[in-house]
Amino acid sequence: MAGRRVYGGGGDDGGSISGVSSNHSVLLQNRGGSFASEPLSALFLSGSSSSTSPSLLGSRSMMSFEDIRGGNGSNRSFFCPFDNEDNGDEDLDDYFHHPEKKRRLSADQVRFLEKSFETENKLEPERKVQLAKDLGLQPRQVAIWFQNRRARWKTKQLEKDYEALQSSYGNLKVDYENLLKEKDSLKAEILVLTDKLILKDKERSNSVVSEDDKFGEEPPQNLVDEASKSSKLGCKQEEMSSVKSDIFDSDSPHYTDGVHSSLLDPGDSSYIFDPDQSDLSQDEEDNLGKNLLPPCIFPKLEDVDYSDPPTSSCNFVFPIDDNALWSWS
DNA sequence: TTGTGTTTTATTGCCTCC
DNA sequence: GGAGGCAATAAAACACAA
Repeated sequence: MAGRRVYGGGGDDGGSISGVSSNHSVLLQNRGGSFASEPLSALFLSGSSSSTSPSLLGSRSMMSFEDIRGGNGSNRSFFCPFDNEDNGDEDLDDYFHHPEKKRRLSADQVRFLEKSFETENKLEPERKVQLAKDLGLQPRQVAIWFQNRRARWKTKQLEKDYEALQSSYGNLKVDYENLLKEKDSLKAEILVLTDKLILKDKERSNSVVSEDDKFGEEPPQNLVDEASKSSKLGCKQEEMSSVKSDIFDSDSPHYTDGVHSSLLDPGDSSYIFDPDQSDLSQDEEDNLGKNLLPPCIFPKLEDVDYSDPPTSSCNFVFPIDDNALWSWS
């Protein structure tokens, strides 16, 4: 019986609503007006005949009176359509002249249902029956209304979510573009500073050599240290002239032709630029490599406070393990 | 008045839960 | 296996411009 629904049979749906293809449904109402479902018949018959419930069917409930009239053209069947409240001869006349009409719920009924939906958008059986009683509808109609209402709510919610996502995407895009600009300006600044540093280092190396020649004796230990540090910068003189940015020791395992070898080999345990922590795309990382800049000069994006526009971009330290040789302040 | 797009009511089939 | 929820869909009702 999967996929087939028998409305009302022993349940609380309150009778049949058979569609065009009514072979799937079981009509509960006999043409003579008796009901196949005992509890339902009790409910609806009492409702239509007593004063406790205004009506079992709202004046605007969908109904067919083909059945009521004993017609045979339609399988749609409903309970008595005549509403005690506001159905007079006018409505009766209306029904007889507009067979098979699908009736919309009245504004009041909808308001009532909306309120009920606001408090709880799911419908327990008792509540359904009570609402149906109050509104003069079939429980099945109440259930359908709630179902459709949930669907509408879901659609609206999806629209809202979509708009929220769209606006947050827009914000992120603006942020991203700003960061790109900032990155470019930082790169330019780094190039300038690197040039200066190389020049300075060159001068210092020359002065150490001339001092050495002048005295012809062992230099003081501090000068040796300085020279040693300088050489760590990769300042092979011949290379310095050709690759101005290649300031790192080409013998160092970390650098190959000015490119951080660890960048090329992420498997290397010394890979200091963890791809998982990188907010830069592979292209950007490649560009960094091509620019011969130590990749870790850029802070992780999440470490940057963007609420304050940076006044100086030079607060970063090259993470060179050899005695923290360089630092800007 | 009529054509057309939108909304509302209702059905059907499938799925999940108990 | 029955009950109920949901997605997809049909169709009536409604709104509105031409």
